[in-house]
Amino acid sequence: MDQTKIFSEFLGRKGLKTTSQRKIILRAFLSSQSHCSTEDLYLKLRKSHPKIGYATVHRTLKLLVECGIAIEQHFGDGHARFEPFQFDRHHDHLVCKDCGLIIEFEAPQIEELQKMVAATHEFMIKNHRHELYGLCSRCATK
Amino acid sequence: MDQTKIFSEFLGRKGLKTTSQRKIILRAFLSSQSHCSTEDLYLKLRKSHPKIGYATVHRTLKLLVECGIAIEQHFGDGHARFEPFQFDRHHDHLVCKDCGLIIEFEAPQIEELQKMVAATHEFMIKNHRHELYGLCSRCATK
DNA sequence: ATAGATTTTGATTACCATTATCATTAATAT
DNA sequence: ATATTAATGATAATGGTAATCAAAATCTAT
Ligand SMILES: [Mn+2]
Ligand SMILES: [Mn+2]
Ligand SMILES: [Zn+2]
Ligand SMILES: [Zn+2]
Repeated sequence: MDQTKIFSEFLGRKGLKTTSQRKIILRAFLSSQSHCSTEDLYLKLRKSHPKIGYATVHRTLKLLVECGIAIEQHFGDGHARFEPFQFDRHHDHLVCKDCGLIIEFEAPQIEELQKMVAATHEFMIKNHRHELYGLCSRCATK
Repeated sequence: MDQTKIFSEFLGRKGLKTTSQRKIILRAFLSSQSHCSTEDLYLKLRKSHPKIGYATVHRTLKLLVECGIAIEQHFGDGHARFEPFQFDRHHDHLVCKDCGLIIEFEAPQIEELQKMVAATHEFMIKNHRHELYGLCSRCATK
């Protein structure tokens, strides 16, 4: 099932309305590069849909998170960032403190060890954050 | 070398002054329970030293981070939290979303795998965050 | 010890991302 | 088509953090 349908069904279930803005924002989010902030998306949309307000972009991104289409990330710069959620994959991030480059990595062994840590503490994990901050290869050598 | 000395030498090196407030705040920080927010420490200090202002507590905690006595953590509730830095140990955190309990864990194997991930991407790690969010055993069973 | 230079303090304000407000507009059900 | 309910977008409120600034404290050089 595609995300447009997931979103409209989610809205229907909650008694919310499928508006043109919501459809436009979803489309823009999915076609934007990942890890975009609310402002990134707002500015991008502004070119083609200058009537859409910042608040609507913000609220719609929150809805996308709520229905599982997007996930929210925080990389320490004070701006929430959003990326499409992939239910069949999971990745964490390397964040360059110099140029802001974000590299994604998958480390199944770490995920397994995480589960063991939680089990040791009888802790039920709902989600996690694992971010490595430092310098990307380009910034480290210049 | 004890932390009082580390702090005063740091202040001296930077041309900053060793004030009574800074000494008091350092002592209170070290004797407070870990993961305290600026407000936690401010309210605690208020009882014994009601003249010390919030801004001074905030600025001093930043200085403690700068000189390596404290590290700053963010567990998603919008309040920066501080804990003593232990140069010979490192731990990450389990955070209960229900009661706020913070459990510390050490996982050397994860740390090693982290280094391998970074090496794969020619990335130079400066620091990292690894937090598992969910329910502690008490909250999971009630 | 004293005076002058520099920094700190503490009250207050500014900042800024996020969230709430509310009158107007739009979507849905009948 | 109309009534009902929610959404929109401009704007204001919120709240943790950080900046401002006059008064006070510290430090240095005598
Ligand atoms: Mn990502
Ligand atoms: Mn800790
Ligand atoms: Zn870089
Ligand atoms: Zn709990």
